Amino acid sequence: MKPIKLSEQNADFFERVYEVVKLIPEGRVTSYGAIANYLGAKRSSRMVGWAMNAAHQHPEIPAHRVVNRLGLLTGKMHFADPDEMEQRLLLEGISVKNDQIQDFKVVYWNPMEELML
DNA sequence: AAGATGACGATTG
DNA sequence: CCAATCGCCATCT
Repeated sequence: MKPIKLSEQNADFFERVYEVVKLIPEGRVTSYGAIANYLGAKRSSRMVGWAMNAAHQHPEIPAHRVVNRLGLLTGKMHFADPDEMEQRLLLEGISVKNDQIQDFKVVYWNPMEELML
């Protein structure tokens, strides 16, 4: 792993990402793009993924609840133990088959719909 | 400085 | 959600 260097500019963006990820309820998941969109940077979904990479340093970030738009566990290999991501999802009642979340649209949690009040 | 990379996504065939 | 391609944007080499 390479040391992750945060510029002052995106540090704020990272914090916003963490804030949203921590708000994801148990048994629910969301996508990188949804978070980016909620933060007003829907074209920077890749940066959300980058933020999650940095989030690995924070113990209370449920990164396993963030997947790509297809419900695929694309980031599982970035965990200390790749199987941990799937295991944690299973413990929350989310079915995972071959790195693919089952009933994705059912467990999907959209921050814009849930937090937009 | 220039090209490649990536925990992404939308579009097109 | 099959695959090929393009757009995006910070970071790496």
